[in-house]
Amino acid sequence: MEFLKQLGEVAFGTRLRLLTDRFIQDGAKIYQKQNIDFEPRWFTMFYLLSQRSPLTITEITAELGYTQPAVTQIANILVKKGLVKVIKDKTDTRKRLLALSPKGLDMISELKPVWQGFENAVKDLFTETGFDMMFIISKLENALDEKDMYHRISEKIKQEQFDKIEILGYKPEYKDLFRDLNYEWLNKYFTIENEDKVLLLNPEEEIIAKGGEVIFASHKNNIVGTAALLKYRDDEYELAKMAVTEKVQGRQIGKKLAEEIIRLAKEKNAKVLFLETNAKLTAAMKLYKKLGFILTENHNSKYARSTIKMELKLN
Amino acid sequence: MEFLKQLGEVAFGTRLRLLTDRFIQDGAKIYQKQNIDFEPRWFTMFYLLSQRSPLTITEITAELGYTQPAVTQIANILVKKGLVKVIKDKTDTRKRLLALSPKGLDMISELKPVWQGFENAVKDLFTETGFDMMFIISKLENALDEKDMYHRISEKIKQEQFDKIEILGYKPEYKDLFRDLNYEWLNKYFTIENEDKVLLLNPEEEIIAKGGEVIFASHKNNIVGTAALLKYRDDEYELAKMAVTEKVQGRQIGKKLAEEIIRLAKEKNAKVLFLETNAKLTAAMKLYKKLGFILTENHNSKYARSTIKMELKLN
DNA sequence: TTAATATATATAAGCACTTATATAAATATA
DNA sequence: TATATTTATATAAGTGCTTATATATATTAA
Repeated sequence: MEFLKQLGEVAFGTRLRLLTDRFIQDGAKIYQKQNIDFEPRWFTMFYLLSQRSPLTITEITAELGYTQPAVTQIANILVKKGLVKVIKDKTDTRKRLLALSPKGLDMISELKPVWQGFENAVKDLFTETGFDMMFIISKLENALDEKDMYHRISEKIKQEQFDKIEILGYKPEYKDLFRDLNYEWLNKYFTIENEDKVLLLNPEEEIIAKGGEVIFASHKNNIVGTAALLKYRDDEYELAKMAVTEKVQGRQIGKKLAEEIIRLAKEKNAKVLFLETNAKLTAAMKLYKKLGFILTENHNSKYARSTIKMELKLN
Repeated sequence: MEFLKQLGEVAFGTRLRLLTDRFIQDGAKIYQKQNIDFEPRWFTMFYLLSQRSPLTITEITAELGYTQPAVTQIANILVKKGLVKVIKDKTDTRKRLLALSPKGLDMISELKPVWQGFENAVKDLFTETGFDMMFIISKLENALDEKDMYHRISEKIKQEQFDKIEILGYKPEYKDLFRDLNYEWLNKYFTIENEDKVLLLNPEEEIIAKGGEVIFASHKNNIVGTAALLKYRDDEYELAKMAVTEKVQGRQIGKKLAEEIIRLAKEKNAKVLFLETNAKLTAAMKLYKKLGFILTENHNSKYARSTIKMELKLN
């Protein structure tokens, strides 16, 4: 067990399981020792029926946190043991109404001391350790009700991946990647126009020399995305040629690239950053809106594919 | 789930189980979503081997808290999946030395982000709820290591039963019970002597009228035990005729009876309370010692069965 | 050096759940 | 009023452990 303790939070689930086992298995031993033909897993259902009855399988399922087949199984065992009786519902013949049988009712007085003993032992354990575990477990349940582990972990992984993306400045050896990454999406959704070729084949002359920038996103030492900042006028720049290779899409790489382009535009004292896109690129549109770009009046574009123009005011 | 919450401490085990399930099942979904062929239950073993290897099945079992067959099963799966390789130990051919295979080593980099995400999510959850759950679970584990639930519950039940035993004074309608309860153990271990009959058939004349007492223990409205205080001299009394019916033995009823006899003796200003018994009645001997009775020099007794005399000084 | 005992692992069967699916009856809809 | 949908329960199969036991090898004791 030393190893599990060293592991810390990653092994929390495992340790929780081991703790649960210790609680439940010891419960079984107690009934055996007291010579009572009863098992821990029957408890919640049996107790529920002692408090409120008759109840249908479905009603019991709603209370106990088990699945319906589990409730059916336990109910069948209790019926077989003669502790629970079944009454057919008259108005709805599908329903089985369950209630404690006379034998079951008799058993309560035998069981009560065990339950009381268990309760007292658990209370003592909590006093001994100095924690109000009932409160703590409720808190954990509520937190998981609000957001389950799946979503918590997913978010964390996304965050990690986002943090791991590095933004790099232009280097001559990336020149071909700038072209290839853009050709990938242009070929997929549209066609490559002449205006594209001018920029994509000559980024050094056509973009950087004219006061713009070309940046890249690196993930695990691979260049997986790119974007360009084009100078249009002294205080007006364009975000263009943004591309993320398909297999790493959905990891916020586009966001990171766009944020860097905005930062660079501000650095150059741009007042306006605009972009052109097509309405069918919904994921891109969503990102631009999130970053604060708003639609502007229609425009004349160099590109056939361009249907939408958006801009972001910088100050 | 409302019902489970109302139940409080008795349902702690059940709620712990449900909580564990939520942790483990969400873990499985994450691997699936990330397209990694891995399961939560492989984690501890896989991680252990990534830290320390090669290890035998037995060594792994010692670290993980699983049983040996569980470790064998998981190991077999990992071998089948090609993540773990087996090396035969040369000096002991029974041993299977396990280590990560090249494929397993490769997988680590894929798995690490998931583990990191899990760890961060769990840490966040604990921060959010405001409890240092790693510390709390350690405390609970330690408490259960010291004394497990079985012993905790047993003790509580014993205590409850002890508390529920009522001591009653003599009533004429109990006269036959006084005789029968004593005949039960006399017949079992010895034989009934004449001296016994004198007292057991005439408690009112032979015990109470002479300044002694006869008391009874009642459990669930049944008389299950008895004991007598016999006046021997003005300041010397005898504890005798103590009997507890067999099927409720082991519930401290004898102790409760003896304590009451001691109290009565003190009330009568006795200086010494003695008793006679037989060395083969080990349970009784143990009780007397616990109550403070000490062995005295040998003696002449009215009873053939008496081999031992003990006394308790009162003040 | 042989027999008894201990150790390492495997196998079998069981348990307490789960998910997926089937079946039958009740209810809603066209 | 027939048909589709929903609801209540049952059944089947799978999972991830457990306990009990078997088997093979190693170690210890006679």
